[in-house]
Amino acid sequence: MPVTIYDVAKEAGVGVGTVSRVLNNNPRVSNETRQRVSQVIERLNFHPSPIAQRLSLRKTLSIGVLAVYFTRPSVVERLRGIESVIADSEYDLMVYNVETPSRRDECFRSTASANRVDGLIVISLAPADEDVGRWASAGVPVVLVDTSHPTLPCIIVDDIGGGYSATEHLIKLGHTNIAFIGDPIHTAFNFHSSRDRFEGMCRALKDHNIAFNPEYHQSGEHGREPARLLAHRLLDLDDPPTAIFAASDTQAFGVLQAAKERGIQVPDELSVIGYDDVEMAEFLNLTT
Amino acid sequence: MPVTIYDVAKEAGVGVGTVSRVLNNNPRVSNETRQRVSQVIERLNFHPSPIAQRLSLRKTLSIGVLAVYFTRPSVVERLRGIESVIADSEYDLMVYNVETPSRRDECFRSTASANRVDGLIVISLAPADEDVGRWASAGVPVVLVDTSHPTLPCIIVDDIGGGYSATEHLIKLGHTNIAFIGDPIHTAFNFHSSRDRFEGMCRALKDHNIAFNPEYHQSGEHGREPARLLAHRLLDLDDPPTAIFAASDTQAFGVLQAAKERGIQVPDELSVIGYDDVEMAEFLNLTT
DNA sequence: GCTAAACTTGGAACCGGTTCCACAGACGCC
DNA sequence: GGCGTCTGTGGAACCGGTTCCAAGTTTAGC
Repeated sequence: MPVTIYDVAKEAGVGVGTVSRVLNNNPRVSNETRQRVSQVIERLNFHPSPIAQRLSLRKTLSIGVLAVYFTRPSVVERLRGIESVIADSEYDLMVYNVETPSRRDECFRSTASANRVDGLIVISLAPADEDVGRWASAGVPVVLVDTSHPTLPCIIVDDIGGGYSATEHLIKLGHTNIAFIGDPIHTAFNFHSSRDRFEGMCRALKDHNIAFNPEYHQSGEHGREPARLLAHRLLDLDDPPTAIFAASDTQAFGVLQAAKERGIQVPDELSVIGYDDVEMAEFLNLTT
Repeated sequence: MPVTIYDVAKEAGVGVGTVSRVLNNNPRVSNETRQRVSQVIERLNFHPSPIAQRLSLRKTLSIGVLAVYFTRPSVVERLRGIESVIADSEYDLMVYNVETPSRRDECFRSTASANRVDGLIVISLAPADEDVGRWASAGVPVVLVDTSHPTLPCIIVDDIGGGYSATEHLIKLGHTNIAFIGDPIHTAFNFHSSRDRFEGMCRALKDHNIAFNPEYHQSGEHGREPARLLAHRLLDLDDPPTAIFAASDTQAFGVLQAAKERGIQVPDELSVIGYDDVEMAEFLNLTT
């Protein structure tokens, strides 16, 4: 049987309130009593039950993180940041990975009941007004990362600006035939980063009076292999692009692979630029 | 104020026991009552407090995962496997990342108190007898992955066999000057995978009557960059190896980088073999 | 020496569920 | 009609902490 606060109280000859005060460093305990109780705690190897504390304090002492595809490099890095902060606190980290819309809905719903998590971080998933309303009425504070909502605090990446910079870089290199490879316009989770990066690209082209050839816009499922096939499609065109902007490094790797398969030298014969700066990008000398 | 089971009981004109039985699909409730209670639950949007349930059931309904360097590709994949199983259950997943020995000790200790987690999965970290004893006396079931202990169930990789196979592959290609790049013998967490893979290599060499040149054993901090430097050191030898076995794909990438920097063609002039089969290995045509 | 204030302490109530026990009423059987 | 059994239900006790209130003790002030 595990040791409870009552066992400690009886053993030390004090009340449970006193033991609790010792545990919480409440100053309203005499030094003598504190010491005696501390010794008993030590001797019995007593550890207060986190669950009982949580019920009593009406806090869960845990933070939930809701991530999509948490194996993707960019998400892993974010998890690492979150974990490192939580590790230094008294909170626990609960991770929910989402790979399907139904799982997302389930997670959105289950985190919106009181006493589930004290706070929630949502990565890359766009919540609906309905979800936000549920969190609000359950009193769960939510922070969005990489996605936004008018009533919630959020940390977002300036994808339009990034797409603009990437494109401008290619333009400065002298390119005018610039193609784009990104995610599908409509993804299961309404990701908009790819779309926004493309939007930034269009603005840069427009600002430099470069017409965009609609054939140069290719989109497909996220991943290296789909991007490889799309790159081949681009390079098969009568008037192939001289530069390709990929909406993610993973996709840029697919482009590099296609170029290699065709014996096209990068960057001499084809410029490739990615997005995200994942760890492998440096290794592959990928501009990103 | 959140809705409790008492609110539901009062509103439905029944006792709390009955509401609890409805919630848990206990058959000892008449259909009529069940329906009435269900309607009230629906109308008040009642969700039972997980914390109160946990205290009452004396279960935490959560599984802890203790991982080292959880950003490493091999660990990420394991987390994904664990998460996918837990997602289909009523359990929550709590993640603890370890990057320092003190954090490890803290995690070992804190998970060993009752009512913290119902079960624990430890990845790559070797627990001491003392830790195992604490878990046992707290009644916490533990499963080890990629590490072992005589009294605990564990899932381990046959690193010696893998090292043997890798080396045999190189031998069959005709190599006799085979070098090894791995982690330091003594790491902060006593990782033995690198050491065991080397052990497998030695056995393979011995079985094929190939003498091992001690200069061909290089070890350093885990990572691409340290491995790159070690590879240069090997290639600077008077009698450089014709094949290099890296204890991980990450380190193999460093070898590939060094070869590229020297204009050495892989695999024509130098054979490189990695370990782990991380996603990028296929992309880089790395044998692994 | 008396009173008020400050300091300690014990313990009941509470957090919100689950479960066991007691009991009422329906039912079956002879 | 009497008795045993079964079904459905209410509610107290319990899980293991925290906190508030009351009360006892000490200290300070005059």
